[in-house]
Amino acid sequence: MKIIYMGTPDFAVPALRALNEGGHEIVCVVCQPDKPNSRRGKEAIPCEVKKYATENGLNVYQPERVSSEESFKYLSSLGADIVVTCAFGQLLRKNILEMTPYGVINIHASLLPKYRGAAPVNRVVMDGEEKSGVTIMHTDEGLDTGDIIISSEVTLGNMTAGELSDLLSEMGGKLVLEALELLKNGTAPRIAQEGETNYAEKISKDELFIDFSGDAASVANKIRGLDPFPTAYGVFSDGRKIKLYGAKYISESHSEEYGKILGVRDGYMQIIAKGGIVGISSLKPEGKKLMDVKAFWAGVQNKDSAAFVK
RNA sequence: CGCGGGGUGGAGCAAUUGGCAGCUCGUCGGGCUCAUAACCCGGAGGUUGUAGGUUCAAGUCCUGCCCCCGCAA
Repeated sequence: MKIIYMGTPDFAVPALRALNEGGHEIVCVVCQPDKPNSRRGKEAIPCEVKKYATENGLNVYQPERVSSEESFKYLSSLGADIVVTCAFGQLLRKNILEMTPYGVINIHASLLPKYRGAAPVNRVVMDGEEKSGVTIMHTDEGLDTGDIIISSEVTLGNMTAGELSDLLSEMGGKLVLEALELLKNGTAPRIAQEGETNYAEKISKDELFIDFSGDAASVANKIRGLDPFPTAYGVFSDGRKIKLYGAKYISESHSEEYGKILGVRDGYMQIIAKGGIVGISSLKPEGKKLMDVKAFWAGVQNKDSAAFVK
């Protein structure tokens, strides 16, 4: 099929690759405009989808607003059969939704109707869900409310949001090919969303701080759900903010104060929390690079009083 | 020209008013024989990011450059 692909971050790359290598014609790749310079002296960095598209000689288009008159005019002139979106970052209006014969389908990183919205991957892990998945669906004017074509499930285990994201994006690539096949044959199911729904809201900054007086298992889930982005952080005894990665819950009783760091064992830094211990595998102090906890611990001067505080 | 932190043996950190570059870990050699977030002894390993400047003396003070990271967008 002739496809217009809309997506921006790394999550959207595997699906684009799958389509490109899967015998489809990508007539245009639409992604968000390059972000302005991140830091002083640094140039704007193109998004991952743009990088892939450029490397593979695909036509890239980066409108401020896809649904604008101008964008619509251009995109509708391409004669595409269908629009495929994946983590694109802009809402589509009716003009785009009805632009092509097959309409718009979306790759969503959850088992709809649960976890609609912006941050399904993070939220699923933060909530300690046992399973999640990918859904291929028709896009309508609601927020992730369109009819479902197919979906695929995965069990989470102890995955971080980043690991789950990688897995789901690969699954999404395979699944979208299947969905297109079904659509082409006219045998695609069209299942209305029903059952329990909830929204995976965008993560706010206030949520990133970790308070170790909270429940240990929940704290570990939260850290993993924010890893590697936007990243949970704790405040160390000397006042430095420290980003935390790779958490796991360790069921072990203790009598020390919440936040107290016991040391490093089996590659995990052991931090006391309510009802157990939170293990951290790596971290990044302010102004420093990512390091494993063993390295960090080696540099801590006063190990006896090392702790995370409020 | 948005704001800020940082480059010191392989890793992570120290070093007071400029004055013999030290600590934890790792590593190597030896000991102990199961203390298991493992014990003891000994050793190797540094032109302190880079180019200049000030000084009797610079990791430390001044200037240029390179690289890394955080915040804000």
